[in-house]
Amino acid sequence: MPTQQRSKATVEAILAAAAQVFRRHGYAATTTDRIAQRAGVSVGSLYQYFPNKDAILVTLAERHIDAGFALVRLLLREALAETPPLAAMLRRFVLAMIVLHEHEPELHRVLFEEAPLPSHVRRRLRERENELASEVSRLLEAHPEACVRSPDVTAYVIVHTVDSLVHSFVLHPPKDIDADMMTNEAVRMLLRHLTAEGS
Amino acid sequence: MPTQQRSKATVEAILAAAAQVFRRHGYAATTTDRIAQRAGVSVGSLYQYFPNKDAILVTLAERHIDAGFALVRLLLREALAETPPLAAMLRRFVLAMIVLHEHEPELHRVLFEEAPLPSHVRRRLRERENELASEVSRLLEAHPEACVRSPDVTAYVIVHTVDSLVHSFVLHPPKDIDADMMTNEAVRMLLRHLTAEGS
DNA sequence: GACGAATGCGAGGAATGCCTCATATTTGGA
DNA sequence: TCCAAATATGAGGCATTCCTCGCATTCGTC
Repeated sequence: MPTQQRSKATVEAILAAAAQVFRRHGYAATTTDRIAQRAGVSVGSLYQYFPNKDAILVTLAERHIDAGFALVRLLLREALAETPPLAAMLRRFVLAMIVLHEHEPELHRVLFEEAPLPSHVRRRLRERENELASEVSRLLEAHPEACVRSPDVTAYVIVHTVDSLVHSFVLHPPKDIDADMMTNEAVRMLLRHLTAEGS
Repeated sequence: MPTQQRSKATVEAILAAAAQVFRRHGYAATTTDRIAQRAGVSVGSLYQYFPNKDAILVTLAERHIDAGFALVRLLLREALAETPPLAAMLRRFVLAMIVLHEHEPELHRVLFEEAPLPSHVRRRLRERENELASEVSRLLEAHPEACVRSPDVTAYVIVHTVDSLVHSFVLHPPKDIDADMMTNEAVRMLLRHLTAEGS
């Protein structure tokens, strides 16, 4: 619907403002009027481009999801081409996930922990995770060091372990444990699991 | 405030109804009127015992948290007394977490993924997790088979790995992977990590 | 510069849901 | 039995927020 340059700018302004307001005030306290005000446009304009408040949330979430997974997938593709040592690969994967979560963590928290994302968005998120798991699975089958019985299950466990570990760690950082320690520990654990004899 | 038997029953009825309504309709679509109706009491009675809608949510969440962690802690105490083989212990731990999450999963999802739990409740949840991690840490130090460099970090990783893995698995079960496969995989991974030489 | 299409405006209608309060009923003890 | 305290009731006030709609402004084009 937005064809002129001006209207695209409006849409972007609305999304940027929405990101700020959601981040600062949480889901419930975010009103369309506030978003419009912060964006420097009127509510009318907002409703020209988004049918309702949740549509803005959904757009933000989908962008976040897609950008994030695109990044990680890119990284995996590189890994598949280069075939670096398994340890290095795992470390890169964990670090990528950390970068992903450290980008706008508070917005991330509101989007994925607090807001009532409609089920199709949650489904999309899970689909992306599963795609990622598939790629990891292929990577495991191809890698000479890796030695796994059922790559699918192993890949699922790896992806979800890293994802949720990093998620917890970045969004609710425990004192006494820094990112390096956590990364090392996780990498060591995964490495041992992937290279153990007899599986 | 509730002193007579009758009022205690009212409070319980409200909580039970709230659990049902939150589970069925999600956080946003849950109204105090609906809760009262379902509980078979009037809104006025509801507001006699809870200052607002979120207070009901908080009570439910705290009960859920406390009951859950009490169960797992009990299990850990047993383990500490008996000192069973590490593999058996890990398996029991994972299974306990699954049981925990399989009890009212949809309510669990609404409470912890969708509802805007006030920060003190989230903090309490993290505190409980950390307490759990401490106990696991002590358990690791005491267990003859376990061989870990920094029990605190390892315990943190174990607790969060299992918790979030099970959380994802139970709340969003992937097809192609059943609970047994997941459990086995997780237990194997943790076991290798804990018993590997040189750490 | 003039005209139609695209975009922007913002006061206010409409709906919703939280919560109060004046009143009614029940309970337990004296 | 009777009374004061405890408990229960539910219509409706109040505040909030979502969203519409009629009109103003700007843009691109001829």
